[in-house]
Amino acid sequence: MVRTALFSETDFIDAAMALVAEGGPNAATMQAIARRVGAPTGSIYHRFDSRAAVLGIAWNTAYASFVDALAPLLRRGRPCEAALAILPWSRENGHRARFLLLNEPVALFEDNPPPEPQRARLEELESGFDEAFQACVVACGDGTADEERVARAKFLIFDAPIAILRPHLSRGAPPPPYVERMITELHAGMPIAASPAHSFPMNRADR
Amino acid sequence: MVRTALFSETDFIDAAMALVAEGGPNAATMQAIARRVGAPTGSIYHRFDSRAAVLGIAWNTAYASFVDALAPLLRRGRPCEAALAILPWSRENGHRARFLLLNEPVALFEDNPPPEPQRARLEELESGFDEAFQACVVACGDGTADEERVARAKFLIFDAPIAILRPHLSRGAPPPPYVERMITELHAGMPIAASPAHSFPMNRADR
DNA sequence: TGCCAATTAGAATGCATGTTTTAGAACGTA
DNA sequence: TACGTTCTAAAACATGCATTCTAATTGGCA
Repeated sequence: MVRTALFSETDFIDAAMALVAEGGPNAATMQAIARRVGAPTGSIYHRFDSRAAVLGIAWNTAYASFVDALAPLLRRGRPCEAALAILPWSRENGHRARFLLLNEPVALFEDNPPPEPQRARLEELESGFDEAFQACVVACGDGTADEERVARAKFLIFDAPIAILRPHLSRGAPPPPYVERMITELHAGMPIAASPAHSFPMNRADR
Repeated sequence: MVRTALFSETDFIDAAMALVAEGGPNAATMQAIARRVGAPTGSIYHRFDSRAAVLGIAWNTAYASFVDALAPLLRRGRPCEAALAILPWSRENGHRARFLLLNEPVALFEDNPPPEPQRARLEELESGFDEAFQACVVACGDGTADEERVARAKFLIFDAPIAILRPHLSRGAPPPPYVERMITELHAGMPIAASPAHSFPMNRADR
């Protein structure tokens, strides 16, 4: 190496994440990323093969951080704690959280799927996380993990907390305290293993 | 009128909805819409001002149908029934449902906001629906509609059912029966008006 | 000191796509 | 039957963006 680099790889990754977090996937044009860093667009291509690679690496970075925060709790069979752990994680990971939780990978990558190394890395992360998740489902039930059980767990641990969090993430505002209350109450009222009472035909009316 | 039209306005609207439902927002290019209908792209511009107008009208159409299905139940103060009504509605409105429920308007319209007439129409629909929603929140509580109450109701009536439905909408498969069970149980276990037990500091542990 | 690979710098290229234009066909009416 | 308006048809245009190219700069090392 003979010339000292003015910009680092993570400069570009962070800029891409911030742009997507603030303005959606197609706000992160190569020119916008470069402009945010203060570099020419050509410099991005010295470090990354393509835009898809930049976004892929950004996604894997954010996802790995998310997995680190939740997987240990899942492995210990603590669904409610895992769901609640999303709150401090997103508080401590501003742009990362908005990038990861506000965007669906399918919308981000459908037009330009990330190249092989990133694909493989993501699959690795996902299978590791799924292992932890399955362990949690089994631990919380009678040992089985049928389709309904898995769907309930996914909802309780990921989809519901994220849905509750979404309006505040969108506004870029810190989540108010009642968010924690909602998640706690949700898990208390609707366990992963359906309570026997609800296995019978509906005998209760909300009217 | 002197020449009979080969294609109708709704042909193009439906094609746009189907394309977005199947492949996300940027699958609905003007050429793709035209190709699906079997018309030249120019014909679209005879009926609509722009791509934004096409998507705007499509959105308003789907949203109006959704409002028709849910608003009456909300006005009568039936949150659980309203949440459950999303299921038959989405079953009966294949492309419409996937178009409306699988896409966030912000992602669909951020780059090209729909022109004035569609904007105004949407605002009209939204304010009417919000009125019904607020009535429901008030009816289900002690007469107040504070921020937390509203957030809980939004989650219970819209976000949670849609999150539960999402995987099946994405696959294009009919939702299995346990989806109905999950929504019913969710509303039973976590009412809009927080149960007094949960107003106290957490006294229960999930561990 | 002078060389050279790594890096910056920014213009050039090519492609996808929304929109416009121009030409021609259809059909009710006079 | 000829006209005028509405529509089809397809090519042309404009723009934004990812990617590539060419040149200039830097600073450790022979």
